[in-house]
Amino acid sequence: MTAPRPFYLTTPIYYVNARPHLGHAYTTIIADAMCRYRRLAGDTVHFLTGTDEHGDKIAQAAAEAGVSPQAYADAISAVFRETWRRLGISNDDFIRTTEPRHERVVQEILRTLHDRGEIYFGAYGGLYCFGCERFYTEKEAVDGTCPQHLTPLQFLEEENYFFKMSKYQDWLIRYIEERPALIRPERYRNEVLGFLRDPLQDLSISRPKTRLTWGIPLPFDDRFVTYVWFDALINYVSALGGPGAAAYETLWPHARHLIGKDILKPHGVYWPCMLKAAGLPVYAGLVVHGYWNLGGGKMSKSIGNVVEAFELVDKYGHDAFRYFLMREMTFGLDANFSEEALVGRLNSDLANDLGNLVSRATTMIANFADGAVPERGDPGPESAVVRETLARTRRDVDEAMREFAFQRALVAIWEFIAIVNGYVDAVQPWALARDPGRRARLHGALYTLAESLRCLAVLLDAFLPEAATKIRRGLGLEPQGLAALEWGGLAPGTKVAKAPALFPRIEAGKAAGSAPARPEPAVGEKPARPRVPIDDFARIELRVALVLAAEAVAKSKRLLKLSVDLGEGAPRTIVAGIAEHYAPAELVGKKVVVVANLEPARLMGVESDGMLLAGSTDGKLALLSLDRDLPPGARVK
RNA sequence: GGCGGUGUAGCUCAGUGGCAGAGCAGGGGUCUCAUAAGCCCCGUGUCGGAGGUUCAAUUCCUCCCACCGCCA
Repeated sequence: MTAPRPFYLTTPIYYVNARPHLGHAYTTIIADAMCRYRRLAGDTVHFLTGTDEHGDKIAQAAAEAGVSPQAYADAISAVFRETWRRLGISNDDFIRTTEPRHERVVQEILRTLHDRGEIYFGAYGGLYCFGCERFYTEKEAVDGTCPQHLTPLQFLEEENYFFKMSKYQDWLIRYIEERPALIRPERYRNEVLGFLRDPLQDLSISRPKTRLTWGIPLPFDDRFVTYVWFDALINYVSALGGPGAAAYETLWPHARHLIGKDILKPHGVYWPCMLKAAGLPVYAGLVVHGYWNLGGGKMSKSIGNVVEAFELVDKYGHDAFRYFLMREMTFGLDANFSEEALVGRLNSDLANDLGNLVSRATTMIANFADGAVPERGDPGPESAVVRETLARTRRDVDEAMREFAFQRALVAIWEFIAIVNGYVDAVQPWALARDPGRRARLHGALYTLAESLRCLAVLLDAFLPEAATKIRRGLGLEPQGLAALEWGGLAPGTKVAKAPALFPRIEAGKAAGSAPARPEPAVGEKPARPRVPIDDFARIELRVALVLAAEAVAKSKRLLKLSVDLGEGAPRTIVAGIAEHYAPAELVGKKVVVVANLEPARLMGVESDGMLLAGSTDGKLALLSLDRDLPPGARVK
């Protein structure tokens, strides 16, 4: 047992000029998974995200919307906060750059740098575009016009404050070279070192208020406001209360920043220089991820499909979305996002492998062990590989998570799932159940399955929190940490609830937002009655039901209210329009066929949970029944 | 233009100086506990192209092509 280690993880603060999209969601979700994992490991975790709210673009957008910049920032920031709440993100703090606690620390650090002589006042001249509100170099300018607006650029000379970043170039190169793990994955470390092969320029850190008012005033010259990075980057420190604060002292030495590769330079170059100049320690780690490509094109805020991609969260569920993002991207590299790929992962990994395992395991415990975890019994020689794989998976997941390799962690967990599925087939509990002489073997098999589910719930908790919770609840357990991944922790006798489908399969045709085009019948051709794929039929759950009681529904000529047994423990109420054909008394004791997964409906004030199947032709009606006996609940297909 | 990355089975991608891999899709078989799910079996692909180093290169080097990124 090691003492709890502090773990401080940040996402970038998101600029409030756009609503949350896939890129924001990805960074935040993997940060969440990492923080949940570290908490399960017993670390003291602090997870920070927030919003970046100053700058021209915000002021402009607010003006267009006819509101104050603060009101505008309040609104969009609230959308981010609400989005993360909805996604179940477990952040401990949410910082906004317009908060006094942030502005105070920014000004403190600026004053420190100014006092130390790290900041000077200088003039900068160049070609300026008023549309972009930025300077262009001569090479960027196309015949003296702005490449964006195609309007003439004007020569503008402006006085500003500059941070003496150039003097830290050699120090930073050495600092990074001496710390191979500081910036990861390695490709991004190399890229930063690449930036540093060219001479580093000093950094402009202010804008005159004549041009930009929506920012934090410089503490030593209130004609200016702080510009971009000096405002934004400091959030990582200001959220801890700044140098000297208790949270800062304990957490800052363990800070890790998770970012997308688009903001590598500010985080890999500016920020360490700023910290060094201010006399503060550099962060412990910079962890960089790649982009999601959508439909071949690069994802960007200006393309609508990033929003659409994000909306699949609601369509397929939080866990499926999280799983896809973490499983599909090799950390650090770019990856492709498509609904088709998401559905593929959902069906094959989540529904077939995981969901089905939970389903078959809980069903067998319900059917063969009266719904309780049996004695440990004799798990058989086949169980050795299950226990061995669990130990290996635990190690592999831990190793992968140290490197933010979410994909590898999930692959390892799914290896365990596959082994447990294989165990079921190897020991065949249904066969053991038929042989009273092999009860110890049956109990051992079912115990092994229940215990595997318990361990899966622990392993999955950081990645698929909702599914893990469902599995855990099915076993009546409280959350457990990684330390609980020791075989045999589940107590015999624990009640096991038969779990509803964790991840229902998404059937073809239903998946895409655009339904597959149905061939139009040729002119003159009689339109054929559409054929139904077998998958569609499989979605309809038909079951044998035993009618326990029947009575007429008051004030209705046609309706009967039936109480039927579907083998579910509690009887169901089904209302059927058969009163003109059957007397209540003749139905009781009959076995009929019902649609068991129909959406409930209210008929004449009575809630009906299912539908009776009957055939009819003008005036005649006949209920479907069985020509041999089957127990209530038996599936009909 | 400079720097860097990528190019491996139908698809998505791992990987290594020594007979080329996984998942998915596809084909076949099998079980029936389960979400038409599980399990088993089936992969000769010029490892982008051309040269070179080496006993041996998909893996190292050079050049070229394609795509992508960063910088300018």
